[in-house]
Amino acid sequence: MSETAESLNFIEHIVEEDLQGGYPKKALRFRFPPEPNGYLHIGHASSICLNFGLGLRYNAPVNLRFDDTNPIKEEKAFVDAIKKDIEWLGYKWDTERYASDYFQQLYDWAVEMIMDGKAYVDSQSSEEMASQKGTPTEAGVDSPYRNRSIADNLEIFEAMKNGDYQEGSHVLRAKIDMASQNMLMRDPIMYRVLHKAHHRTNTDWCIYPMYDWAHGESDYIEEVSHSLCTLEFAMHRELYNWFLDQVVVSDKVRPKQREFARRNLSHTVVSKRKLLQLVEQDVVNGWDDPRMPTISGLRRRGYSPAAIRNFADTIGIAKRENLIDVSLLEFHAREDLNKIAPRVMGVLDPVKVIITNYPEGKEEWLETENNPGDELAGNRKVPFSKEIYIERDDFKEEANRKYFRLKLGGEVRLKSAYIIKAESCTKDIDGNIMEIQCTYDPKSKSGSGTEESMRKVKGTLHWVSVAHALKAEIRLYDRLFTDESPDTHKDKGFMDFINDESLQVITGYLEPGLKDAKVGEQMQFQRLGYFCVDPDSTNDNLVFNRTVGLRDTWAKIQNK
RNA sequence: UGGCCUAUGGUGUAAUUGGUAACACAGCUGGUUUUGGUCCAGUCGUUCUAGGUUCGAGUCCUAGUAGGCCAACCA
Repeated sequence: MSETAESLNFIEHIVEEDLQGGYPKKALRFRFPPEPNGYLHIGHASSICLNFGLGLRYNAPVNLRFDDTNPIKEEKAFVDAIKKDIEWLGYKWDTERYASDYFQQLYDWAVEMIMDGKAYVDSQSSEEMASQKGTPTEAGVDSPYRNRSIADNLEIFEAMKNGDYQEGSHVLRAKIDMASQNMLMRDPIMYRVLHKAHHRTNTDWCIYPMYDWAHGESDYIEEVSHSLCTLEFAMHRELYNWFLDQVVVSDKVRPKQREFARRNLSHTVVSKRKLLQLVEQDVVNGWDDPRMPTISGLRRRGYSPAAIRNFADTIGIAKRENLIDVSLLEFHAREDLNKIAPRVMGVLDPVKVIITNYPEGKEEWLETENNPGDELAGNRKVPFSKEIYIERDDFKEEANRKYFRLKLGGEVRLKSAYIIKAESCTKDIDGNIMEIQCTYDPKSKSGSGTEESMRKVKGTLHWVSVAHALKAEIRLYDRLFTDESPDTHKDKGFMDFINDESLQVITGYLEPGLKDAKVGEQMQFQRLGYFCVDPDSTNDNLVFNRTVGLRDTWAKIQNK
């Protein structure tokens, strides 16, 4: 059937092998299991695309399950933000689940385990338990409570649940093997006492299950066939399977955990804990700051869902260490925006041009295309007059042939307008150019069909009529960190590499049609880059974010 | 020093499971262009090391080397 030799990642190979081994396709089910204690970031996007992509490929359901077993850090607000991000990325979950939905079932199973002699209440301090844990090369020793009677265990565990004990006084532990090579198998904690309201169960519970106990059993309850997580959980697999062994019945799907490498993005950090630190220490203005590698940050920055999905697809899924250059993400932003973003003109670093032979007070509305690569995008009109702004970079008094922008005595085309020639310029006492005097060729009007309008001129500049220009706040972003891998240094922390110049706010002069641009609207400022309207934007103060600059070959030439 | 995982161009990921090492990005050279954008064409460069099995090894075997992970009442 699949004639196209499409390449599969190793997770897809595992699923294919299971299918070939007789695993019923109908039984396939996946899940995306975020903890609602922060915002989703670009690393999660990879996991989302993997799990939901698998769902799409095999026409299998994908659950959204909030792993909400720790009320200390989790909040409803994060649940809402996570749902919004997944929907925005374009995915639909089958059912919305919460690990907290299973607290009763988990509790009942735990009671059964106690009765089977597979779990016990330990009443030591965490320090004591840690000291008994041993090291990777030395076995641990048994807790003095390890052989507490079943009756006592049952009684104390129930009292723990009922809130009769203080936090830290008791825990429920699985009775496995204190000498295991795998530290996680040395009688792991299943429950701790926590007198804290939960965002869903409120104060119903005074004990909360630990990740290892809750996660696999939740997969089992939901009949998830393939439970995919990141590499740091590889050692947890043995425990995952052990816990499943305690509860599985033969006729139900037994989930299978497999691990893949988290994706690292250059010049940023991809860790909720570290991103939280940036937010709390006001390095950025919140989780959705356009410099953040969060889904919400990228959205506000102007990235499209397709760009992020294509990026995730391109970087793939594997098991080795990786550091993906952020320029690849930027490539995908440009690739998608190039197709969908209408072109407009805006000058961000203006210098005034006076067209000396253009009639005083005259104004023309010139026709220009919205997207040269898309005929369906249509045209619009932009006003032209005697005084215009061009980019300061686009003029030099003298320059060599490689510089095909405006220079004294030279000609350029003003995009969709006329060919002009620089005659002279005036400067302030410091030598800064204040104004450029040009003449224009009245017969060279773009689209007029005249011989003069067809003339080949090497350079074409964007411009804005001074009288009609719309002032706007422009936010230019740069990488948040100066180091490509800020959190992998032995001697320094990631906070030592913060880029102080990651945000630059300037005033730009835009074509007047942009007055009605809506929040979130994306566009290309011709010759400059892709921009979008920030949520901070108001009628009185338009605010634009630069998503990403255009590829800049000229900058490369200059650097040589 | 115990266990687990990984090693393919500058980066990321593939390789019909033992049969021509490919794709994308980046780089470089041209062409087109009223965006130094887009688009088009061409080009550069790779299987950690050493042995072994085989007609044939990125893939299998042996021994190394390097990197990551593992001892929270976090997930």
